[in-house]
Amino acid sequence: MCPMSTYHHGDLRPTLLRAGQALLEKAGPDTLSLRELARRAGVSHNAPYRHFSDREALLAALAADGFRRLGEALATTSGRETGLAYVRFALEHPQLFRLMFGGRLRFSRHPALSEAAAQPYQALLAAFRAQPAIADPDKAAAAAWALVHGLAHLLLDGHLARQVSDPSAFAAEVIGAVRFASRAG
Amino acid sequence: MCPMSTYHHGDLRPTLLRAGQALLEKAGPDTLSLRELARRAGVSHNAPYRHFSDREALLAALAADGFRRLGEALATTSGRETGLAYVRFALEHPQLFRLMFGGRLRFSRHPALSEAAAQPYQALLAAFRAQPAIADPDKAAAAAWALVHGLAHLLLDGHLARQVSDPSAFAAEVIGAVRFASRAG
DNA sequence: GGCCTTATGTTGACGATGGACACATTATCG
DNA sequence: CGATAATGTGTCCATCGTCAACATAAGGCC
Repeated sequence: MCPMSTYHHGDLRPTLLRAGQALLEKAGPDTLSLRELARRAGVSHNAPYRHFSDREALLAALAADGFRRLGEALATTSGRETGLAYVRFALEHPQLFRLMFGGRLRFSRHPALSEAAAQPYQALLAAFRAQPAIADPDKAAAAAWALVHGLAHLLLDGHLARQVSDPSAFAAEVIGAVRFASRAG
Repeated sequence: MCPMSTYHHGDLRPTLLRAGQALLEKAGPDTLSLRELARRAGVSHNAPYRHFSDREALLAALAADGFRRLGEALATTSGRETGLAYVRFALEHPQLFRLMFGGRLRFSRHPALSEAAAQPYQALLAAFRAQPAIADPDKAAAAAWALVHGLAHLLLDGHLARQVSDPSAFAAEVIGAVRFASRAG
């Protein structure tokens, strides 16, 4: 006889992550609820706990995937374009960016997340160290990251909104307004 | 007869804000609960609603006060010191900073908050416009803000932690590594 | 094929929270 | 002194995260 073919979903973990990704951008990281996710996956409200020990674990998995995608988005770029791509990523996935960088997750509890988060910066560091003209590549890399990271946050939160009609173009100009201390002084 | 002298607290709103300020730094903006606040103020769990329409309204008031205090902290500084003071403020009040800039509040719903938030940037803009050597002061001001803002976020979230023992000193170096495009080119 | 172990879902419960509503108490001001 | 508004209280509800006990399915071993 036809077994209760839906008792075991069979593909729940990826389904939850996909649904989470979708719901995240609609609801934001704070109002994203495990139960709503379970509902959307057509499964009982406790099923997700078989795959994620915690609500935070689910969010951490979503964030880790976000860092992976961010890494991909940056990988095809170089120079100032990388900075622009960073800001664009944030503008295109605002809630995901907030999840990744909004201070909600305790990275120390999620090693996989920490590793995923560290990767993009390592690439950035390598790129700056390859430029012999820059005086202190490590500091410059940190400054570059901070610049685009802050820009992303400020644009997302609307703090620069008054003067900005095209955020992407604005970001390009702001990034262009910055120099890094060179060896020559 | 001795009246139930505590029926009307008499000073509830400021008390709630003070308690909120204290609890915020302990619990973070997400786990701060209205009920816990009411408990600490020795009042029923519904009393706060007479003074704040919403949980978000209470948070907005706390954030607005944060912006005011940030403005004060920056007012006594100038030049690169302002940037350093910005980062220091974030490091000293991490949860408050996250509340102010973590994307949890919908500024459009809280005009007083929006106004308070805009003030520090106006001061920064004015300072940059007063420097005739800088090519595009508005872009430079945005870049300066983005730089210290991103730096604050990254330091708070531990993304730069591997290389940083003294965050404040590190911030000073990073800020020092940046130049702004000048009129001369 | 039949059985046992383990992975996966389900049901039901608990405590906490934000919030709505009706009601009680106190201040204020005519 | 008495009406009216401001401020607190009590009760109630929906939602949520999480725990514990139970049900079902899948896969390996005989």
